Amino acid sequence: MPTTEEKDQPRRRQARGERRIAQLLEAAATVFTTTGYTAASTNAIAREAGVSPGTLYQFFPNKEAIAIELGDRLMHEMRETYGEALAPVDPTTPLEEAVGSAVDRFIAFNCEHPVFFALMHGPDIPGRITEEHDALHATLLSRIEDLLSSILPDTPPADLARTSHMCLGMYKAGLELVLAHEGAERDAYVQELKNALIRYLDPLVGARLGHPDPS
Amino acid sequence: MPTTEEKDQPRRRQARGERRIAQLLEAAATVFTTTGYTAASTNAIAREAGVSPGTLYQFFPNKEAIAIELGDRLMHEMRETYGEALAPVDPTTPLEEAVGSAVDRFIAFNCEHPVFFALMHGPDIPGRITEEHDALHATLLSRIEDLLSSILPDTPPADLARTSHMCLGMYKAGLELVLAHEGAERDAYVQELKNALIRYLDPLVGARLGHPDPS
Amino acid sequence: MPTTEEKDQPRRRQARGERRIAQLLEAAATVFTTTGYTAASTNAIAREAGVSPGTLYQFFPNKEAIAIELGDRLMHEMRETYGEALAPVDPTTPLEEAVGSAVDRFIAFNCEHPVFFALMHGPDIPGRITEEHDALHATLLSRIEDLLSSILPDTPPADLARTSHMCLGMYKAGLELVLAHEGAERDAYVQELKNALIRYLDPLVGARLGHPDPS
Amino acid sequence: MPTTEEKDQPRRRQARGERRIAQLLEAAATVFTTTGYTAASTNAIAREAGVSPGTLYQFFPNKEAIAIELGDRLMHEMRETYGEALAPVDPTTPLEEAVGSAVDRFIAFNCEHPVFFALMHGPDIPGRITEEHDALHATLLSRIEDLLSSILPDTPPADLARTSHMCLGMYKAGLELVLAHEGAERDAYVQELKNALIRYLDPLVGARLGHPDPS
DNA sequence: GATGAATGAGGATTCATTCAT
DNA sequence: TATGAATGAATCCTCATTCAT
Repeated sequence: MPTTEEKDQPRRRQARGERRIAQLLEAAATVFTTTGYTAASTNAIAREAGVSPGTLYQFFPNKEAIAIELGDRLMHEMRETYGEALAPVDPTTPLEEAVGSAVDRFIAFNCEHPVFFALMHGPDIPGRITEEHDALHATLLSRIEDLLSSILPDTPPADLARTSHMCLGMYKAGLELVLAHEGAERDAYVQELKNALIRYLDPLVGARLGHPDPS
Repeated sequence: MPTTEEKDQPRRRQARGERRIAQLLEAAATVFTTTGYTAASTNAIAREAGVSPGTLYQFFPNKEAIAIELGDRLMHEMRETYGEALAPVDPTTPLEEAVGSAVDRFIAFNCEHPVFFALMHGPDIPGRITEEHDALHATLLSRIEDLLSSILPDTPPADLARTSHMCLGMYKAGLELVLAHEGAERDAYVQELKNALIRYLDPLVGARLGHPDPS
Repeated sequence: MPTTEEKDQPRRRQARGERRIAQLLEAAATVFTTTGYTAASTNAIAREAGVSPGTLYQFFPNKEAIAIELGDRLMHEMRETYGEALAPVDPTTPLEEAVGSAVDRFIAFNCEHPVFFALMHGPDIPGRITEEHDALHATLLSRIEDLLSSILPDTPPADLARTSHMCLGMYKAGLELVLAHEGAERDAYVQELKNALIRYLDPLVGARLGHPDPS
Repeated sequence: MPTTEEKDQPRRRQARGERRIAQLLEAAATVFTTTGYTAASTNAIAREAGVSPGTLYQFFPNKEAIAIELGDRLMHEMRETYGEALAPVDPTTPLEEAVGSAVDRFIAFNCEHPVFFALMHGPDIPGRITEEHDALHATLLSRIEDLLSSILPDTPPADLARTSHMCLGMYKAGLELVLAHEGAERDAYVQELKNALIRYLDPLVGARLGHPDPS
């Protein structure tokens, strides 16, 4: 049957390319994690992937494109793994639980994908915002905004944005600390991060969300 | 009299050397701020300072040494300008005030010395902690620890360290946001940062420090 | 009947091949014109043709072969379009007319086929004469020689060759100027080119060719 | 005496640089001549000069800068060697003599400096005019314009420009032929070039310049 | 001290060409 | 045939660092 032929042939070819891309992204993840985004070289990535520099450029036009694709896949996997459910379905979930589970998932994801951290920090000149950094950032931000808007429904958008930015900043700062420690100490930092976020958000939540009326 | 000669010559040389060093550090500050630490090149620093690369290497053995010295001077100037008084003299100062003034001073210092931010972020690989990054970090950390230990006297050292780390992380995250905005929005972020820190620390403080008993 | 199969299959293949070749040559023409011969890349040609690099190499062993074939077809088309009639049928045609019409046709052909210019100039190292450049050159040269020998019948071959080379050189130089201008200015350059050629050749022609005796 | 010291020290340093620059330009001349401008690589130039690539880039920011400097020096030397005297001092000089001597000098200069040719042709896409090509071109053009305006005083500027362009084109075309031959054949081409130019210009000159009235 | 020339390995990227499918 | 992945040497250019002067 020519059907299988005609369908499988191209599929296999594409498959090889897909495999290479995956392999290159994996290598890039390793290199970015090891040396940081700025210091990472395309040659090093190619070497790590066991291919020639030319091969890398057959799939990516430059370093940033790699980072962008890597970021995209990361975000995609995040969504696959944890669903859109960073936002709690039930708005009566207590803040502790909402934040706690979000942080836990965030941390877990990061430990599985250490590149995430490297990509989020990028070349780190306050002004220069690179695309991939920005893409990751924006995606995370909007997810946080979603979550927050569900538990802070009456907040004006500008405040919501600011609060989201703050939460993301705290997340990132906390993550750095978490990753820098191990074992019990790491757990303690996870708890601190949760505390910081919960306490920061608590006054904004008001009496809704199952909190006893403070009066 | 040879005495004056022997004394003045070296003195003058040292003075010239000091000037050179200051000049180089200023140039380095500019370049680090503009391009970020990793991307900054020693040649660019020398050029910015108006000297030859060779001259730079007469005073600093390598790029990192420049960053370290720059960090040291920065910390020194911080102490000069604001004294040891990040720690409140009066332990009865309300938390709002203590945090508020510390944040204000921290932000002000950063706006005057934009390198600070660049140095604090450094090449940013969670594992690789470079010396100069570390020095700055450690200094800041110990100042924060001092401050916190004065308002949280009964806290065990390990908890204190963790809390200090968290505060520094939040500071840095907040600073990034503050620097990324201008005018009223910047002020709003300053306030958010204060809020976050105050709320994070508040439960740890207890009834001391002039807080009305919550009961 | 297997006859049709055996005949049609190859025929179809050849037909397909011819189409591919034409397609590739057209693409090559575009790329050579746009970027120049030296800077043109085989990958770019393949891309422009909408085929893979491998396909290109199935029909041409290398870049030069493409240029050679392109030049051949160009010369062939020139002959098709304008006949062998660069040489005037009637040797009594006045020089002005002969040169004028030859130049006009030459210019017209070039404007229709801008590659021509790119191919004629080639990598341009006085010594290194590449094959395709040479082929074009030689063909043009012999046509000019034909033309000239018809109007300068008694000239020794060495002189004829030299004169032909000069005419071709002037042609090329003039063409460059013509192509570099537009509208009235272009026309003016066309006229200048004609003038230059006519005046150059005029003394060689003598009283033959319908020129009034200068005495 | 410190005077000599203070003056000689910097002079010697600059001298080393100057020597390197001269050496690099010589190497560039060789490489440009051998491989053509487009195909010439900076690494090849450095290798030819016996220095590392980095050294080359200490003196020239890129390949074009080398070509520009080379062109400038070439033009400068042309002026040094032959003075401003491409333009005949005496306007009564017969055309034959004026053109003849100009061509002779032009050819002689080119034979001494074969790069000249390579630089004048450049990357050869009719549109793309590179700076160094242009600079050379413009300089030559203006010299020719000077010469022509002295022997064609009543010509409108637009015509003069066109005529100059034509002459330069013919020069270049002729030069190519001259360089492609040797011995007697070369001389014959030199004569042909002179003929072509003289005949092209003659009708424009009119009765001035010592020509017998044609009537 | 100061200069600036020199280095050479390494950066990103391209390209003619080959090869497995 | 056709594909497109693969190559690897070569491109231009940069940079931390050294060294003769």
